[in-house]
Amino acid sequence: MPQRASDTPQTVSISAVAAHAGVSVATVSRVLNGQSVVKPATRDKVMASVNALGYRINELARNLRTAESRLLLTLVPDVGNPFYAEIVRGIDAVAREHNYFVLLCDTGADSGREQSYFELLQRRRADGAICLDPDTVQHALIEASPGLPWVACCEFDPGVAVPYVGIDNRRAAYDAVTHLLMQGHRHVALINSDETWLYARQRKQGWIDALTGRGITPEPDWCVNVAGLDYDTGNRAAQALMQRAKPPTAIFAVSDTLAIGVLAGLRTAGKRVPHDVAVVGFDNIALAAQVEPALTTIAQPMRELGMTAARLLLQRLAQPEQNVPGLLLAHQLVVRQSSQTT
Amino acid sequence: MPQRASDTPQTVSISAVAAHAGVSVATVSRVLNGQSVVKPATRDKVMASVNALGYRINELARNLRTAESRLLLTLVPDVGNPFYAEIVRGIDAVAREHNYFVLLCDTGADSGREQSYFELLQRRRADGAICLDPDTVQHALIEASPGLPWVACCEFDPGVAVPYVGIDNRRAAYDAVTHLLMQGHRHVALINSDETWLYARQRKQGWIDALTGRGITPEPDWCVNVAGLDYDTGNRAAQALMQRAKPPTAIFAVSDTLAIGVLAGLRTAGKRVPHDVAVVGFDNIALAAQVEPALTTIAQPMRELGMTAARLLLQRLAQPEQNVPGLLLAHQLVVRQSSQTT
DNA sequence: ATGAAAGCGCTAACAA
DNA sequence: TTGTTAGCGCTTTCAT
Repeated sequence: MPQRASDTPQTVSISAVAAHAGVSVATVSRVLNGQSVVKPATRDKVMASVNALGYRINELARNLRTAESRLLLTLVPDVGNPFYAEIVRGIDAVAREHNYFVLLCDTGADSGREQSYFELLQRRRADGAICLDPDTVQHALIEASPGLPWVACCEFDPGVAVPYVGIDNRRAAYDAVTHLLMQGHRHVALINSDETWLYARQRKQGWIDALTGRGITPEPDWCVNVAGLDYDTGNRAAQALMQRAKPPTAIFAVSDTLAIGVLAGLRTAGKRVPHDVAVVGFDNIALAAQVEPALTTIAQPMRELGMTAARLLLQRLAQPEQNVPGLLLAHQLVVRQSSQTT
Repeated sequence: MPQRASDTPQTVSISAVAAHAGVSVATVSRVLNGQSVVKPATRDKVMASVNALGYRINELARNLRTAESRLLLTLVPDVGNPFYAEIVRGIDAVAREHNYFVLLCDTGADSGREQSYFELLQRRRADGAICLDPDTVQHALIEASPGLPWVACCEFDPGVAVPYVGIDNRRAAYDAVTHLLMQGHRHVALINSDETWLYARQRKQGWIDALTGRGITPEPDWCVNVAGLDYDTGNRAAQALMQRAKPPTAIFAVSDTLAIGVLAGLRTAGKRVPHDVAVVGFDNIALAAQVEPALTTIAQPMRELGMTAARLLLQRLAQPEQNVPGLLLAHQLVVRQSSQTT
């Protein structure tokens, strides 16, 4: 005969409350779930027993019965990056509003880890997922397990049948580089991330379009691809760039964290910003306004991106059949000192 | 008669696998849980059926049966702060190693929210919790619901029977301020957070001890208390400090994020660091080495703090009766340009 | 307005 | 080595 699986001091169950209140478990359940059919007097009696016994609902049992975990999986390449951190907060805000909790998973943009976290969906530990990983990884997900309830945020392939929210990356990069060109720069370097990311390919295209649109042909070595987005990576990339025979007079980095590292790297290389080299970043994290010189950047509506992604997912969970559209939010160029030659 | 609670396309259950393989559910369960009693041939047969049917275990059911959620609650005042972000990563690493997931909750250091998240423990949605919130909040927790399985990280009251890990804050602050005094400073201001935090009170004590130890009596207005830890708060506090009749020649801020804001604020006030004002922070977040000038700070072993907290919690879950000790990890002064007068 | 009872899908004691 | 079976604690249908 089975016994208690846990050796926790005995926990009060719904039937204990029912016995104490002299009603059935069904009635207790109704009170607990706020069903209006219960007679006020009965409700009071039940609540009195709940308090007397210190009863707490066991959500493990409820979850099994209702077949939902009320957990939303969020797959993030790097939670330490302030950009992603802010998006996660947006997701969290909406999730909480709807009585969901967020299970945050740091994938390191690794396809294997991503895949293993996705298992959580199939094992019913999470009801749905929001994926911020490279579109290449997303493709693998769809191949391996189609039909799972998830949405894409920031990174997505419009050609794939997964709801998404993001910005127009090509256009945003175009705006950033054009701003630099209007300051008189002709040699604008691009510090880009790994091009397994769709956003990297799109921003590169924007950079190319802006340059060629002004009659400048970008040399292949004007573009540097780096492996991560941390400060130090940007720092080293900038120093390497400055040691070339023909160093650029302006640098566009595809992330503020990189750009802030670039500022440090230029300092080490003895370059003054913006006098010797202008710098533009991407994202507009809180720190961008605090560094010296303050960083010109493309503002992404991070919180909104997260909130929208969460809403799309909840919508998908509520109406699995209904087609959910892709959404693009507006970006904005924020000009600060790091790019002002005048 | 009850029906399926969810309208999900029918999901394959363990009994379907059992039927398909021609064995009992118990045998399937044994295979799934890697029990060695099963005959290899049987195991293969079962696995073949698992694959054929695309079966995935339903962890909702397992959780109910085994009476555990395998979720660890982590209560953080501000996930956006890089200091906490790094600790959370440490927690996450250990949790994953032991097949737990982390449920991250941003409390904003608010007692009410903290309390409501704590409910998750009583409702069995989480097996244990790690709390990084003010010791004042922790006290409230103990009053309201004693006996719950949790541990304290960074912030704790040694007098309370909850396992904890942290550093010697008084000593660390003492070291930081002493370093400043050895550079010849006599008027060292303290930018402190709200003193509902034990660490704030302890660091203040370290600041006082260092000053008085060198024959300096700190004036009350040398200490400024601020409400948050974000960059902008530090920025404004520094500017306010500089507008006084007798501005300090050195500033000790109890967090790197504040200190980085201070650097920006001093710049705005036309002060050069470290020439006019020296600055020391606390935590040694990644950014501290990248700002201009690079920030002198107290390094906390953030990742270790998180990992240790997680281990303490797991230990407590494994052996609820056993007394778990409080632990202090070592800090370290990291001297960079922001405090080097020479 | 309330109760009786059937499971949700799994684990584990016990029997064979 | 394997099968039978009793629950884990809850929600919900159906009957009253």
